[in-house]
Amino acid sequence: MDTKQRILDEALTLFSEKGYANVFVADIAEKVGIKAPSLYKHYKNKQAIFDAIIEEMNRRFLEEAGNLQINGADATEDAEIYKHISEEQLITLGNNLFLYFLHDDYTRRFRKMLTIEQFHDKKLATAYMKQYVDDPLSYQEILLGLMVSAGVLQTENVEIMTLHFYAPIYMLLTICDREPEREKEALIKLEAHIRQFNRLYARNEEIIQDNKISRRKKK
Amino acid sequence: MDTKQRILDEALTLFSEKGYANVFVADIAEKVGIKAPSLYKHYKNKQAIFDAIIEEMNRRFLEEAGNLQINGADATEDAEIYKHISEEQLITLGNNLFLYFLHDDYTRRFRKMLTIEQFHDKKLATAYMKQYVDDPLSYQEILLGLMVSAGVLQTENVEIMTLHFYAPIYMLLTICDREPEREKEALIKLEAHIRQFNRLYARNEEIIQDNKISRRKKK
DNA sequence: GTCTATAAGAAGATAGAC
DNA sequence: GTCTATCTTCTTATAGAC
Repeated sequence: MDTKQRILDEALTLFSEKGYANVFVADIAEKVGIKAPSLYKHYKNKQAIFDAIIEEMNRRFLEEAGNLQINGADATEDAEIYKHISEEQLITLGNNLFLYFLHDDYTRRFRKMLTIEQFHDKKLATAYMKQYVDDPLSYQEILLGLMVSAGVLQTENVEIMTLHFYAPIYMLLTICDREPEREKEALIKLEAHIRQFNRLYARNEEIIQDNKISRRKKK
Repeated sequence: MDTKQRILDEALTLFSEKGYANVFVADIAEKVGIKAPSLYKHYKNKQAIFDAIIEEMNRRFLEEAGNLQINGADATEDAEIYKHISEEQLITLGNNLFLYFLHDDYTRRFRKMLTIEQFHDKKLATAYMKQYVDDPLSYQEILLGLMVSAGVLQTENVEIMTLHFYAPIYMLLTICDREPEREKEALIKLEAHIRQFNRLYARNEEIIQDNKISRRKKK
């Protein structure tokens, strides 16, 4: 990786940990292994480093959105798949989403930085909302909508169903960002959440059957 | 309000808007209507102002937790009430919780400040989690648990049911904190969420009846 | 492109009069 | 308790040699 890119990378790490104002140009330079003045050969000033990070973020988000659109379009064509989706596959979907957001290094640092800096600049708040709230909801609404069309799930309001699927995942994510030692607890709750979600929204006949089975077990 | 308290109040407002590092002692002084050096007669330094805010926050949170315990205990005694709770009352419960968190001035500023500063100090992250995640979940688990005991709601896992009730509220709250212009949209979704929650978790016989009714309507 | 030396300025904090 | 004047320190950024 060239110096110009390494500066962005180290700066993102530091900004995500301490916030823009608490990171000094000398800190970034030290991490890169150069002295502060050398850094000005690559970027005009500290703000330009921050702007470059945001620009790169926007570029990556656009790419990702493009991929999702493609997947979404594909998914519409392959609707057959969603007729036979199982509870286990739904759990896998939720787990993958959760662990990607939590562990992908780039995503994680961006999210933390946006969390810290969102009140300084309205655009950052909007970017945060788009990336971690609105886009995931839109994407999942497509998937869950297909499962409704396929007769796997049942609801009169797919938008709220999607909120019921994603809001607990989002909440568990905000817990793990702040208290990483609670990840194990979060994963257990995540699975319990999705199993219960599936019971609640599975086709009615199946709910009743499930309830009868589980009641029989208890007695 | 005396000067010492006004300093805390104005400082909290500024910290919640810009973050600690971006607020200068002179800014706080100006809001209070004095010059920066005068401020040092009331607090040893800038950090002492921040610490006093956190101390006050902890005091208020403890008070509030005490009140909740009392209400929780009362609720256990008056379990009769929860046998007859209606969907409209559940909506009122959710709405009150949401609007209190969103509009109570003190709560709102604290939450924003903790959001910005949580990665600087682990204790702040923990305080945020306790106040806006763990404590609301505990309290609501008591209430919803009572409704299950009373036979109004039905579930095999009250903890996850509570997550299903609160996580969407929490998510809508984080939206409104960052994009206040979306409050109206959030309130509509909040109501739709609680109605659907009630349909999903209401006693089984009622779900089935509701579904029949709504299907009849559609045709 | 990297360095050392240094300028320029910002922000926290103190001294001492009133 | 509040003010003006000032000190001190820290941080960004530039100049200019290599």
